[in-house]
Amino acid sequence: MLTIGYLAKMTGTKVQTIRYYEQVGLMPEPGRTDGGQRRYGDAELDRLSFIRHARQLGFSLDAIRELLDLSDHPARSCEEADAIARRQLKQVEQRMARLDLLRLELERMIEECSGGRAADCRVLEVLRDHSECLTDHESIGT
Amino acid sequence: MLTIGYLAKMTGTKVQTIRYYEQVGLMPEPGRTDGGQRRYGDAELDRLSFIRHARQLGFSLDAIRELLDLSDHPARSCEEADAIARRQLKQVEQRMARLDLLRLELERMIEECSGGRAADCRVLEVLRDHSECLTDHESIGT
DNA sequence: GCTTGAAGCTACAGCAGCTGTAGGTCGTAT
DNA sequence: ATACGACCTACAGCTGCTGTAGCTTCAAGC
Repeated sequence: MLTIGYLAKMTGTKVQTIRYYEQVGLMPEPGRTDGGQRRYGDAELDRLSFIRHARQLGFSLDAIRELLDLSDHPARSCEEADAIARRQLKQVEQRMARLDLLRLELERMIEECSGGRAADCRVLEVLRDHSECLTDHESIGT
Repeated sequence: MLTIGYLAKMTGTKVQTIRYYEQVGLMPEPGRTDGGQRRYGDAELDRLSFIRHARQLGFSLDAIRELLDLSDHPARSCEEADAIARRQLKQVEQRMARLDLLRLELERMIEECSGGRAADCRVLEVLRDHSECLTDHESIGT
């Protein structure tokens, strides 16, 4: 029987985060000792590892919920998992494309910085004058 | 005299967001009509454009506060603005490097997907088995 | 059996950076 | 005078945790 602290240590998760996952339904309600402390089995450790790995790959908790659901029903088609992963990949690619634009503009800004007074600073000037910029009106996706 | 709605439209910002910026001290408290509605001048429109552009470049509100402060004091050195921009650039580069790792792993996962039953799904399997993965234990920086 | 200290418990507030809602008021065109 | 869109305040909610306060439980050592 594993304590919450052991699961935390094994997966690099904070204890509170595990309780949070339970609260939002990603982790099951585990058994308890007479004193009310959570005790887990190996299945829960695996499940938590799965969740953490997926989080590291940038999957949202909702996406992970779907993936866990698929994982719990091995007879079902793999297509859905594939679709979720492809969606995630597309998002990653979009973020990278946006970041690349930002990188270019930041580099341009910095390169042109005269190092003089703020009045002549290209960094500030570029920010002030939107017209010479590459980016559109969308907010940056994190 | 410009209404809050006009500023919103001109800068692609939600009205509530402008009020939020005022609340957190990025935008000044503007004058009001007798009825209590906000009225702005051109300076505020410029300031808001500056903020939005910086947000699009991924600057945090705190960084923008610093940049605005520099912009308000044109006689000061440009070095600080340059440092802030360089910091931002470094963050962007780090995010891109991480995203690139994620992209590779996602591509690998998807490529190996058999298209069969979930039981054989590589996507799920890779998530289950952390040992074959490229990423470390840090959480993905957004 | 008793003590101690680490680890666990609940409940709740807070982070960034907004966004949405409810329930009301203002401004202006007709 | 009225209608209606734009505005107002106040507050809750989003994602995904993280931190705190104040308490209880567990396990090891004596």
